[in-house]
Amino acid sequence: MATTTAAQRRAARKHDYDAYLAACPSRQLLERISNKWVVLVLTELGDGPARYSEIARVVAGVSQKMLTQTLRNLERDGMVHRDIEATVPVTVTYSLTELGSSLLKVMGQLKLWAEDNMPEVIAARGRYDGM
Amino acid sequence: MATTTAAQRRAARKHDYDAYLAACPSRQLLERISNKWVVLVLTELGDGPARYSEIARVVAGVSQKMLTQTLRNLERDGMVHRDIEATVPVTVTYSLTELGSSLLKVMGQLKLWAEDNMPEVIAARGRYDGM
DNA sequence: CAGCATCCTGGAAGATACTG
DNA sequence: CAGTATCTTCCAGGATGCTG
Repeated sequence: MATTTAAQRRAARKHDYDAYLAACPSRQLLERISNKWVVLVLTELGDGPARYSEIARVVAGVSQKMLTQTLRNLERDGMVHRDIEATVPVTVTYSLTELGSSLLKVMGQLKLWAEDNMPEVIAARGRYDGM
Repeated sequence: MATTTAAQRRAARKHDYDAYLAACPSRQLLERISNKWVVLVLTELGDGPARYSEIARVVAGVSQKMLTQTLRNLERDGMVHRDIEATVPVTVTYSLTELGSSLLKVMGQLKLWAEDNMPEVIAARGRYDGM
């Protein structure tokens, strides 16, 4: 039997979306989620619901603007739930939705991968730069 | 027994790196790899070795500059191997290294996740915007 | 506390032209 | 073919100040 090409395999997929295509919505979604703040915020929320200030503390170096923007986008895209308690001052708690949890399964691995493979990457850089 | 906090769990990990910290090298690595071009190039190379122009064709919309830059960074970080054949004109073939393959296991899922969950995200946006 | 509004800058990224 | 070099634009993202 003939070897299938990558293009054929893609065409055979059940998806209607293909992130290889610049105009495909999934390409924009990929752009959205392949972002360090998304990885870090999602990972933090994976440890359980957290308040705005807690997230800001754990995800060191994030500005309010970026944190709010990331949170809003994640909420809009259905990955994060925002719960507002009408205390004084207000208490806002963020948590993962089902969709967010499924994304975290992938994203969380990305953070772990970076941490686990740092030594190998450093070694590779040494080799590359020393040539 | 007491509930462990997220901070305690992190401290108990065997890693020397923690991407939550802004200054940690793994944070920079995370920034590097959480990038749409990295996802797309790595995924394409997952289908087997490919030449520069093949990658450029499959990954629609990437400029030479971005493609070269992405490829160089991936090579330097030990995820991609660059093979130059001294034909005229030269033939350059890129392929995944072991490290690159292990990263692809995570990254590839990211592209698939975006394609698979696009309908859900669109629905969530409709809900959010209609409020 | 959990934001929003505004201003501003560095660097990511596109366009274009050239080459071994 | 597989880049490099240069110019330019654009906006992500930081800083700052204010508020329900």
